Amino acid sequence: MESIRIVIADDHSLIRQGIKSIICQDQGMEVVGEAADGLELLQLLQGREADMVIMDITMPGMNGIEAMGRIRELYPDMLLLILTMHSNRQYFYHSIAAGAHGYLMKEDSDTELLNAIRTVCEGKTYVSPQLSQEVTDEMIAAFRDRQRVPLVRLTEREKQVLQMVVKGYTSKKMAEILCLSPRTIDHHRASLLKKFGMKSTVDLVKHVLRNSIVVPE
Amino acid sequence: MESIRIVIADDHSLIRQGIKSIICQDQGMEVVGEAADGLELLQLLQGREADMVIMDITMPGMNGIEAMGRIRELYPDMLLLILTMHSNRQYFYHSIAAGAHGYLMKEDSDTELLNAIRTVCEGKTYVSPQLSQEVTDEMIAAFRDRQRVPLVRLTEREKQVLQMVVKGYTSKKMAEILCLSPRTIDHHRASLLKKFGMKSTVDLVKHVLRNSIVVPE
DNA sequence: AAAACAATTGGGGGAATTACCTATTTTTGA
DNA sequence: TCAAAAATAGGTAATTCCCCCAATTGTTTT
Repeated sequence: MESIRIVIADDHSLIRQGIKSIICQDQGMEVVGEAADGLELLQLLQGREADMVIMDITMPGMNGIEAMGRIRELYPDMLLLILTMHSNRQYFYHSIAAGAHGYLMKEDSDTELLNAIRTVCEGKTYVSPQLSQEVTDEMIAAFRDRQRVPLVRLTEREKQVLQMVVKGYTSKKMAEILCLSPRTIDHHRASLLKKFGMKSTVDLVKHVLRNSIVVPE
Repeated sequence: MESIRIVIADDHSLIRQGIKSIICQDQGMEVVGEAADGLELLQLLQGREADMVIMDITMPGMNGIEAMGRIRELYPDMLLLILTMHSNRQYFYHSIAAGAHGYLMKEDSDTELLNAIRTVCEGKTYVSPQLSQEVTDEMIAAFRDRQRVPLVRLTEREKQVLQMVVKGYTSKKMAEILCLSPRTIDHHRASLLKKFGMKSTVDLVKHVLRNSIVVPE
């Protein structure tokens, strides 16, 4: 059982020291390098063999998100753990999209850091409980918002047409399917726009999809 | 400062006893009634004054989700805390949709119960950390699935135009904003349709939204 | 029974989008 | 440095979308 070789990237040397001292307490892991920004980190990785990078998002020069992208290309097996003070969910989403395996907050406890490292090493994803809570809260808020959308009463034809509009059909195609004049379809489409208070088909489709008024497929 | 009056609904008397004993340890809250199913709970609420209901989802007769719906109608200010052994996310989503203010797991610690009660009383939403983690993991999985969508490389202009197409702008409006000829906008729109293999704007918008290629708003 | 209303069916016209061309200038990558 | 790609823009035709309006049918209200 070899120990986990970790590289730390953070523009504050104090933070790097802190992380190092916590990691050193555990026999199963060691710090094999330090960098102050993304570019330095990439240079460091060329020389050293490492299993995991613990990095901040906001760094001068090349930021963490960009550096992660490069690392994913050059070393696909590298484990990436974000350790940041940003509870901003956008940062989190971007990190996940960029391929992060874990997202930890600097406010989290020391044991959480060791937890996160071990979890990520097992191939699982680690998310700071704090942020996890926020993501859930955001989901709940979106869920409740949906319940509040004013109810619009649609006729049978309008429902049929709306379904097909969302599928991307043209009025002509719908007219063929329903054996009607394209003009009739146009009328129903106009009604739909008016009833939902939308000014274009794009807005209509976005609205009904976001509010689950029609189910895609 | 009056104490929080709580009614417990669970079909297992043992669970009810457990909840009661935990709540009794806190001076700020008291149990003012117990019920073994949804119907019993509704009858109970007619007589007693209460601030909060702590209830399970699966109960004989009327289940928790249904009971919650009725309670929301009859007593809109009643606080609803779900305490269940189900980590199933569907139960969670249904509970939130039915108007639950908190969702706690029976596996959570005693102090979590007291935490949850206090959090809900403050008007906030409480979600069991365990479940919160699951919801986040599910979101990450969905996020990563989306990343698997074949990568389409867009130019800067195309990104700008796509952003505005999703906003529902017409080519003319986009041309004004970007100080370009509408023809140029049309060209970029055609490129976008071709690159993504879509045949209409509606399909394009659906595709990029579903796959988070652009972020709405 | 007459009036009012909603749903469905259409037409005409103008604006917007798409398709299929061409062409110049600038930027970028190998 | 040389070729490819991107950004710019024009032309034309076909299609599609969005707005005005009107006729028909059935239901509900007065």
